[in-house]
Amino acid sequence: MATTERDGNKIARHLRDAILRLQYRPGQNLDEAELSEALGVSRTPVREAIIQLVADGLVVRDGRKARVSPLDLDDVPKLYDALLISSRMVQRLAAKNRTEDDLSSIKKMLMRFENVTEATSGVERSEANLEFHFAISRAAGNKYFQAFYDQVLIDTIRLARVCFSDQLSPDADSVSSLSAHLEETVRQHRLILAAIEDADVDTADELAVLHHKLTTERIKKVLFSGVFDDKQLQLGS
Amino acid sequence: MATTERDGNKIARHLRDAILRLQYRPGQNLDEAELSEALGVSRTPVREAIIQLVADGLVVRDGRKARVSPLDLDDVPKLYDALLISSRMVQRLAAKNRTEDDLSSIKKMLMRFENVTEATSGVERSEANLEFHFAISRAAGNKYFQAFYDQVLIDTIRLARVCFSDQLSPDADSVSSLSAHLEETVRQHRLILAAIEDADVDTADELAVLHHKLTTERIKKVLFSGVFDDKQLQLGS
DNA sequence: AGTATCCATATTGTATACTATAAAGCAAGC
DNA sequence: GCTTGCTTTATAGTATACAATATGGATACT
Repeated sequence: MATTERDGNKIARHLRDAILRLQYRPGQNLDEAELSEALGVSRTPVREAIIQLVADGLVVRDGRKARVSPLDLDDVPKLYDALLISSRMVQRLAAKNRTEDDLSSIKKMLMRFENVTEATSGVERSEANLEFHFAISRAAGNKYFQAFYDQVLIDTIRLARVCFSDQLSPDADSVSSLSAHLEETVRQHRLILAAIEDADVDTADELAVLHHKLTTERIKKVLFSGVFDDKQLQLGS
Repeated sequence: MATTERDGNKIARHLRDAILRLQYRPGQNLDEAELSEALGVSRTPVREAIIQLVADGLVVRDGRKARVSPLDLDDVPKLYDALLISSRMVQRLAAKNRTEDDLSSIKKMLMRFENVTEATSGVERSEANLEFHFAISRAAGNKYFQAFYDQVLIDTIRLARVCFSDQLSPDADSVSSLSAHLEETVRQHRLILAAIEDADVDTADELAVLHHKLTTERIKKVLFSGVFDDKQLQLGS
């Protein structure tokens, strides 16, 4: 899948961003006429954008209708299985194949993430985080693994955003938990970059496992805390 | 990526098949007006099909133009890296997760491949082979791994067809080589099915490695025999 | 009263006309 | 004579009109 290619299609990009930012919620119906009016274009480009997003897995066809892909809770373990494997593979490959250009791109994204860490919103943070891992994905230099990993990353981010979307007015407890989490994330990112820079394949692999663990444990806290039990509708029908 | 989903889109299916069968050759320009005339529909559905195929990786955008994806010889080792990993993962998962329905589907495809082995053409053989592996892919029960593997399988088949497309009037030597290859393929398919049926994860994994070896060695013979040196244009520019 | 069928309506799928843009060819100047 | 810029033309992108189909509601019949 040509996921995450920076496609020239303006309106597909807009829709993709809106979906990833949960401005269109999982399960929501996408009405072509409505969208075309909202975006000030005709139905044709909207239709074409929807087709792309279906291929990207962000939109799903339900008969003739198109809906934002629901996040199925049953798929969560499968997603994290895929994340573990794909991130290990990609980070191994990146450590082996990265060029100087790749390294500077990864560094740039790492710094962007660190800069955005303290102040800004969760959406911006996860976007910066996504770009960091995308950069590593590109550095792997294998389009098959890249497509695999990119798809997994996108769904990981979507899931995370749904899970943490109720943290708009967080309590003191989750604030300190978040800050500890971010600190550890930054630390791991630096180690990952170092391993890739040093072409240390095995360390890059092991760090992927650690990063996976960090991610899953944070999600587990939310998904099994019961906080979310009455919110399953937000996941899409 | 929603690769290989049996989409309702008739004309996307037609184009996909035509590309996989090399009726449209790698690198070939896809003219919307021309295609719409040839298929007896307007440009709109043709455009929409092309967008899908771009997402599937079978068509590539070259500025505004659309071309059948070229098969880059530099990517061949990457493809086989991806094949090794994805087939191992999928066969492990299939052995673990397969349902009775999955098993009967795999069996059906295995038999179809065996029936088609002796008599028919290379295209039909590779199509049946593809369906066998797709059935295993579905049995894995994880859409991320499935999409990964399916994409790899499709490109593997495309490459194989390009490589063996000059075997229309094969000499006695390649006929006997082919028949030995098919025999071994059938033998391995049976073992793979058995391992999946027995839920023998590790054996399913090991068999993937063997099957990968069989595949790559056969391709190597062609790619490094020199037969192909003057045919690189067929791979697309 | 409940169900089934038919009609009305909303929404997607397709065709065609029009617009924007990129590539190619020709002409003019250096 | 080669290069550069303008004009022409071909082709992709967009809008709109039209067709097909699915869905929901109302009415009639059981």
